[in-house]
Amino acid sequence: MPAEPDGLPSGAIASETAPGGEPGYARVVVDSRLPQLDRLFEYRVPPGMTGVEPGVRVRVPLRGDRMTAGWVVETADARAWEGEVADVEKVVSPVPVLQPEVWALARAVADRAAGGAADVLRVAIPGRQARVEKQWLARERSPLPALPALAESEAVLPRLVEDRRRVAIECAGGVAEVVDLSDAIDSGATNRTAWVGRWAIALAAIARQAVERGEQAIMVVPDHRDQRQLRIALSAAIGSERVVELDARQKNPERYRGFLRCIDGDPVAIIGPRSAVYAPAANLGLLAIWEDGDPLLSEPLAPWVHARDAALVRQSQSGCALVLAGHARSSDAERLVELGFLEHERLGAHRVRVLPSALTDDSRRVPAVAFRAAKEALATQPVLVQVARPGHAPGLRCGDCGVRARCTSCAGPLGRSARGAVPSCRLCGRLAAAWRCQSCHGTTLTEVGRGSTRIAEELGRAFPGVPVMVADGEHERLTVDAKPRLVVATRGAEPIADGGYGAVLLLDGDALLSREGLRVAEEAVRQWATARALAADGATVVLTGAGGTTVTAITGDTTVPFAKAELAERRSLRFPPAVRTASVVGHPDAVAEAIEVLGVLEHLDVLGPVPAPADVVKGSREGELERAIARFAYADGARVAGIARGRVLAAAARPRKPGAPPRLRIRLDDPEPFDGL
DNA sequence: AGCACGCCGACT
DNA sequence: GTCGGCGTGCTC
Repeated sequence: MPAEPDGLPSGAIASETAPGGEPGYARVVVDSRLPQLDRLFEYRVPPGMTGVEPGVRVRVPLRGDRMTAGWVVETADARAWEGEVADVEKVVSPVPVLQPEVWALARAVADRAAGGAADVLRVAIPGRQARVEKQWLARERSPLPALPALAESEAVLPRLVEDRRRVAIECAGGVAEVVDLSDAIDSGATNRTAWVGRWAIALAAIARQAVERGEQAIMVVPDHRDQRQLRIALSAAIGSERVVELDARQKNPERYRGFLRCIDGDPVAIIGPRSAVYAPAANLGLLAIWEDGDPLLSEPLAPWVHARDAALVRQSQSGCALVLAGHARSSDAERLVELGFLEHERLGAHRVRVLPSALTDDSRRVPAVAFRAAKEALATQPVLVQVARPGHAPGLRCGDCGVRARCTSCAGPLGRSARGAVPSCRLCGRLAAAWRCQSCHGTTLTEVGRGSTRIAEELGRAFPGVPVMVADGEHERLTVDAKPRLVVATRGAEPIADGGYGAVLLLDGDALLSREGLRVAEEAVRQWATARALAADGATVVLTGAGGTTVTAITGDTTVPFAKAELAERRSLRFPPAVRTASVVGHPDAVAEAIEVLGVLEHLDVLGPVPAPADVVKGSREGELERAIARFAYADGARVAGIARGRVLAAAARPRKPGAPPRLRIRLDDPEPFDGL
């Protein structure tokens, strides 16, 4: 058996209460951000109070009569705490929203990330909706209808769930038509069809393996666009009654309704964004992460855990099957493959041809080969044009002296959102109506670069009579029909075309690769692979402005060698994911102390400390704080997290001015410091 | 966090 | 004598 990716501590919920009768004491995790309060507190269950059970929400006094929200983790007849014990004030709701598995997961994830369990629970458990809860408590459990007939295309990765396999899947692209039953209940419509990525159909077939065994499947997707495709594919594969959505975009009641359905324990597929990895599934057969390389899977709240890491912890606790899938292999997944922890799998085959094309000169924005491919395809099919930036002109310069035009209030770059529009700041959005150059006082502006709308205009002129559509953050489009048209989309905003695109033009490869950052090349390959996957079988994909290993990653039929090369390079440089990192930010004294204590570990090195950028910790002044980065081996993860937690705890006890930033903040595996490398 | 407890310098 | 400074400790 291969080694675990790293050491993972565990926790457990228990009930020491004799069956029948009310427990005497409850041990509660309180909903607090303070590291000092990240442990269980014992309370007495006052005589006459009922419903104090593991998992329920309670209100408890903490420090005098101030009330705090919390969750009961365990109950007991005998007290374990020697000191004074206060009474549980009330049971907020009878629903056991904190399932034992989720408590163990939150505890282990928090320990691994050197954070608080309550911070994880805040992500894991949605806010209570009293009305929804009432409906749920009064529900009638009706048996689920029989599974739909098995489609022949579903014969993929046999016994994945049954054998509890752990696999990294590289999915080839392409789209396919499925019967869309996903909202038939709402619309009453029947026999509608929708086009979804073949990846969604493959994942749905895998989820079916779990459901057939009477188990639950959790499938985490980066955004609602992927979630929609997966919902449609799952509805066809297992029936819409077995699809539970946990979408942060949903209204709160909807979200809570989905959450409660998980608790029922029915064999369903649970789909949702990064927080869905914590869904209260008690009989989990499968945990899948789609596009595990997508930065959206990184939780932007303390303790900043990536859904992939939470999934690894959860898999080790539950022993379920594990899938990390994507159109491109992430360097993180590749590390786990090379470690022997994940099997390598590949689904489908590319049915497109990819042509690299150098940028010959900037005035000919669309290279001849791309132009030809588009023209040919537009006879019968839509064509996708992927661009790097939205709007008209992403940058502006002074027409007289050439200095970059900047916002007068925040110094962000000025751009133009539409032809002839008033320049506006791309950071804060402020309009710069009467712009005047700071250095030469000139008033004319020249445009730098091309955004989606400008490229759309230019292509519209180049292909007269062809409709042009823009899809970006402002103009959201999920789908387009099969009619010939040009679809200009920013990366990540590409609509799915019925039948697939006849050609895909990946413009702006240079702009994508010119940024600095550890993951720039990997992220570019991922975004190209995502767009390539939207092409119809037999289509031509043209990649412009890229060079080196990124080109062969996308012209070949697998991205695995690219991921291997990326990982090998990171190993030689000691960069993540070859190593783990601890970003230590705070008062110079506290940072120095933390580094000193961490320094006892053998395979740990420290970069810095250097003055921290002011925006790293909000509320801090420039130069006030320092930052150091410690790099360490996965095997030392538990020890580093323990030390980090100890230092943060010690620093929290030190007095500081009200409103001042924390004296010490330690983030494990923070990607931010490496963005600029 | 936020508050009480406690031990040293200037005050009516 | 005692009022109040904020370093230290604690929250069941």
